[in-house]
Amino acid sequence: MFSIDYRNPKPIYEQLAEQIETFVLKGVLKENEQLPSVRALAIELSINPNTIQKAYASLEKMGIIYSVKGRGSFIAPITDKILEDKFMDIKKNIKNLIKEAINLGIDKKLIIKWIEEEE
Amino acid sequence: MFSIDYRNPKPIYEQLAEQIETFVLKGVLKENEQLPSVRALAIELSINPNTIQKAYASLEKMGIIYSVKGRGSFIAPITDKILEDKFMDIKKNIKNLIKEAINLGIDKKLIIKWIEEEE
DNA sequence: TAAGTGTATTAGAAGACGTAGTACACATAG
DNA sequence: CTATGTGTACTACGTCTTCTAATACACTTA
Repeated sequence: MFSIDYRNPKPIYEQLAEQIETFVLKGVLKENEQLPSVRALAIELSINPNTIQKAYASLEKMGIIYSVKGRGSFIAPITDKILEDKFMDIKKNIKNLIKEAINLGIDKKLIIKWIEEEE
Repeated sequence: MFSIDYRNPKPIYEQLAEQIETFVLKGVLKENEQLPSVRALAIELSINPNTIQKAYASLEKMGIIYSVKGRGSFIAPITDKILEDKFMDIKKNIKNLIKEAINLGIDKKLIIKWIEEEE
């Protein structure tokens, strides 16, 4: 289900959190579905339980999952706030890159072509 | 000329290198123009000379500047390779973000609108 | 009661970042 | 030639982040 790329300079806990977030936003992981336990996932991925815990903690802070002592960690319902936050984040990043591209003299038409190529 | 933002989590040497790169690509700094010496810029920005050296070294590796022992560091001519590298880099980043946006269900038309808003 | 959960804490290794100091090779102005 | 100003290299240190390791505790459930 999850995978870690050790050549990726991103911290392991961030890679994991991003994967889970993506699965949730795509609907692969559904509301109230149970995640692997900290210890089980640590064994499966051959990494330290604390690293899993760190990923889960950051997801919980973002409202993507919720954890219950003694029971486990579960997918939280996707709220409008989560979607809105994500939307604004992507918008900001795209706009910054477009600014940079325009500074470099790249034609807007070309950027639009890149968009139309996708999917 | 150059400025460092200590609230920015990016390393100082990266901030400096990016600023110089931007100035070169924009034509603010021109071919063969001399950069401040490692020591002078260190004093001006109140940071360690080694940090300036690290920024200059990375720029030299990218072909943005060239350094001559005993003389100083200078802006290199902008080669097609530099522009091509930069172009491919931005293209890759934009395409990745667009993929993410589409995954999130953002309409392509909206992204195109963001482009047309710029400048 | 036992096993499986999340959570907290402390400790350490490793690497990145930045500072500090020193040294050396080279170019140029005097 | 000398002095000064260059780039460059090196070691050492402190701090921070990441990750591992080990342990402990509270809670839930079979």
